[in-house]
Amino acid sequence: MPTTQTVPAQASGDNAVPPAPSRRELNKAATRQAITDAALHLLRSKGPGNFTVEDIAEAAAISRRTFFNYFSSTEAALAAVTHGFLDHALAQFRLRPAGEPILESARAALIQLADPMTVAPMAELYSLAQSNPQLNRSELEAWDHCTAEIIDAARERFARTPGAEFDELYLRALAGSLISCGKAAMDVWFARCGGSLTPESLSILRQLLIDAVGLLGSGFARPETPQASTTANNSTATPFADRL
Amino acid sequence: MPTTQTVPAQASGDNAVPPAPSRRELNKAATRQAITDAALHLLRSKGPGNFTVEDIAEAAAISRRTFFNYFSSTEAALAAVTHGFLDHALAQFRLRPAGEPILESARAALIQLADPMTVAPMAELYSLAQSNPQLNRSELEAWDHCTAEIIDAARERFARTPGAEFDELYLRALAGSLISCGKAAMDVWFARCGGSLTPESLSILRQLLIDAVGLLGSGFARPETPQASTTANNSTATPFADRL
DNA sequence: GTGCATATTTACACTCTGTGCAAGTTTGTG
DNA sequence: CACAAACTTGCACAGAGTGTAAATATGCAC
Repeated sequence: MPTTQTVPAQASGDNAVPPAPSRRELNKAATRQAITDAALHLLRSKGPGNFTVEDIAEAAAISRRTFFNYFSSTEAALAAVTHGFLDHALAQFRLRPAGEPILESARAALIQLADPMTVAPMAELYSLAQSNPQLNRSELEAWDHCTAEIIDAARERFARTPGAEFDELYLRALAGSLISCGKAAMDVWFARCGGSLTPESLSILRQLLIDAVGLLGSGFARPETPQASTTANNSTATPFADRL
Repeated sequence: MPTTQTVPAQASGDNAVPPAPSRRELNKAATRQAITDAALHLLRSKGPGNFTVEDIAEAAAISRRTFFNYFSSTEAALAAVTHGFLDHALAQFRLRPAGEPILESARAALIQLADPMTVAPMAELYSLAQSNPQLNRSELEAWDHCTAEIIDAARERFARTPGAEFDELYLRALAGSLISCGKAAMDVWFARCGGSLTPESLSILRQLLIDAVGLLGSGFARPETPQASTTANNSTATPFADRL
């Protein structure tokens, strides 16, 4: 698809210091993007399962074979969106100071996600995946992949924190539970707001994410009077905020 | 595959009261079993990805088309094993008294699983899935399906317990975290024991499952001295056993 | 710029998957 | 037995995914 044309390059006098992306890499990135864009458009217009790899290739102006050089399936192409979202979350996590409790780092990373630009593509895909088994499997895979990366990140952090011994079970159970709580929050958000991107809706998502991590931190203490949970967007006051 | 032959029936003078399985149902169950058996054998002998649906059909003495009447893919046929395992767990969960705390019910249900007959097929599949993306996706789907069923079971339980209000977020986050902890325990068990089915190995699995749920119940309190975790099979003495 | 090594795209051929359909076969029932 | 419903099977077909080799684009040295 990228025929020989002037490369978009980096705007103008930008910071071109780090890896200096070659034309090859730019082309590849552009093609990759063209594919996922085309796939997403087709998903929207024709609905899940009603278009083929050939359709995507045609829309992205590449050959069918080239599509398979980038992605192993339609679902994989679409899952790239989710991967992007989760990679973003992971990057946020890694930015947190090493001494911080993991649950607090996770909470901080998660609330960064409830922002329109980040959550929008994810939201759309997530809702479409609800009704499509094929798509849903890829989503699950993406979340699983993210879990594995959190485990790595957390293990690395433990390795760098002098005092802390670490337990593989602890690590894996915590990482998996965190992801599950993130998913639970998204699920409830969708059920409640239908993936709307209004400020109020995003505020609810943020609160749900915080609450979910809070539940985790409190060991899922039985909510005695849980009817006052997440209906209001009253900033950061969470139940179970004792230790996280 | 079940040609007209004397049905195995139910041994002899057994309890044939409940639904009186018809010949049709018996045949279907037998075919289904024949398929999963054949698939499992091929998986063992040829390795993942090195056999086709046609191979399975031939081994099960049915047509390719009939295979697809039972399962939508090779992976689905193999995932039936995992589904059986998880259904077993779920049945255990549903048997627990409604008043019991959910974490305690989960703990009780999970330790029932660490029994040779139950865990053996699962163990084999689980280890094979580690190295096979296709298979792993089906496994993820099976766990996800189980999560959904736990949510249903827990919701039902809440509905029947008069005093308890329930929170959708609480439910989903808890169910997801429970499954994640189960997976984490299995992961660690495999890493440590390689899926061995000796009594010691199973004892370790049991302890890992208990510990994982314990971690969940304690809100993943930072283990200050976690080096004495699950190396011994000292019955049910767990760290973090304060409230579960 | 020319030329060459390397990376990427593409066409083509091929196997395997998954599904609709219509004709056969088996099972349940009067 | 006869008939209906359920189940199996063969066939045909669209689409997925992969190996291969030829064509094209890019990077780099000169």
